[in-house]
Amino acid sequence: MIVLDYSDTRPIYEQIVDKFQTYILKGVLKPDTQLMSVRNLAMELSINPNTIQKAYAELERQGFIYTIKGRGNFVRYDRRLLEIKKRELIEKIKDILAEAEELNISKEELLSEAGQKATEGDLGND
Amino acid sequence: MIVLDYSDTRPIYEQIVDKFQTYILKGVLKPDTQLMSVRNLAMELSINPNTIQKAYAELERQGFIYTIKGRGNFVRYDRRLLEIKKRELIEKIKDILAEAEELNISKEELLSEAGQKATEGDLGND
Amino acid sequence: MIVLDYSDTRPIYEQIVDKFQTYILKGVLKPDTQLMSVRNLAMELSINPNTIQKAYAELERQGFIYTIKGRGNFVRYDRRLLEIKKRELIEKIKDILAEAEELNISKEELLSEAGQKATEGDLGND
Amino acid sequence: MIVLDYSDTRPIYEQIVDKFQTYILKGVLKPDTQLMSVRNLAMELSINPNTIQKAYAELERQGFIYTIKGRGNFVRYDRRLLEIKKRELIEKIKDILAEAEELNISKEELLSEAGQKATEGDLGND
DNA sequence: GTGGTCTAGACCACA
DNA sequence: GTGGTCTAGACCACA
Repeated sequence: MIVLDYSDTRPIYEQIVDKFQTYILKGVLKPDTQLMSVRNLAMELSINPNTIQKAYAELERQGFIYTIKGRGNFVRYDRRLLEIKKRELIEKIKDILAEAEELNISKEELLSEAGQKATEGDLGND
Repeated sequence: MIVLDYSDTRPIYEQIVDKFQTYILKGVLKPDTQLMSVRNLAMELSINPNTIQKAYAELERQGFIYTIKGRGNFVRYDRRLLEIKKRELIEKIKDILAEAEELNISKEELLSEAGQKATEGDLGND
Repeated sequence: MIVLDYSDTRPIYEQIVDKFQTYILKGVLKPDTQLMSVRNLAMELSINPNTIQKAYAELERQGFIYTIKGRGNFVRYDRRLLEIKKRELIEKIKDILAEAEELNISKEELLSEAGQKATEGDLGND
Repeated sequence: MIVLDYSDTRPIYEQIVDKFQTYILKGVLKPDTQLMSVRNLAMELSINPNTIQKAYAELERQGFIYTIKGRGNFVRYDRRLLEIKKRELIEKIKDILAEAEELNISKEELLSEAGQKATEGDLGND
């Protein structure tokens, strides 16, 4: 379910946070489902438990999961999370457009090229 | 001309690289203009010369400047650099759109909201 | 495994880069093998960790290794690297031949003399 | 007659040494011809006189020119210089072949590819 | 433990 | 003066 990409420059814990965010937002992980324990997931991914711990802590901070001491971590689905995520994505695009504008790159051209390619399905992740 | 943001999580040398990239791409720094010397810029920014050295080395590697030992660093403007930058921005937007798609967020809505806000000018932080 | 030559005019970090390139291309270092840590190699060679850091960063940039923060550096073998190296060697020979041509030195004679001697095995310094 | 290439990574004085070596070996500069004065050549090339000084000193050390104090620098052509140059070029090729051998790159293939391309006249200098 | 950044300061080649 | 390398050592994020 979780596959790490070591050629990705992002830290491992961040990749894990991202994966869980997506699964929760998409509904693949249903509300109140229990997540794998820190120890088990660490073993499965062959990484340091501290890394999973850090990822779960971050997910809890963001409101994606809740922790019950001694029992484990559970999905806390909240419709507002999707809205927040959407806002984030919009902000990111705005930042990119602002940068383009500063370099006198046509915003329309940029968006149309990005949109076209995106639709064609070659949305590679570097 | 260069202002460091210590609250920025990015390393100092990277901020410097970014600033010069922008100035060169925008044409604020004309081709063959000499950059401030490593030592002088370090003094002006109150940071260590090694940090400037690292930034300049990176800029040279990326083709934004050329270095003549014993003389200094000079702007090497190359139209292709702007094209490369544009490609990068497009890729970034594509990645964001891909993420949106995975979460079933409407691409059109995303782009229109980002575009509108961007036009209204409430973008820049930095 | 790595021996520094202080009489060599090339910088230390470059010698280290070269050695690793060769070991990786020859297959002495297998893909996904972990390299010695920055600190340990620095201690073994009695040089500063920053110098190893610089060498490893360059190797990563060139695609010979990949780095996982907090874990270490690993060999990323890629058949294309050998092809690139071959191209480089060919280019160097071409440059030499061009220089010979300009001085009206017979190319054939040059190559045959170089080839003979090379076969006789009186080549290696280093 | 002398054109500096700032995109060349070699130091300026070395480029100058190379140019003079070639002109002298080719006979473009005849024996006992006087070279431009340090000061004049420096002005013509818009570089520091120290640089010309260093280049001339190196040429004298190698036996390509001789200096008469108060009068100037003069070409000292010596047939043996061409032979020495040839030896140098052979040594360089031998080193490259040795490197190729270590990487199990076929020497014959390398030489034939370098030779072919060289003959076709696309002997670019990087 | 492991890599990445940064400082303070020295020394060298080159111009 | 100008860039390039290197040391000694600190501090941080990540695993």
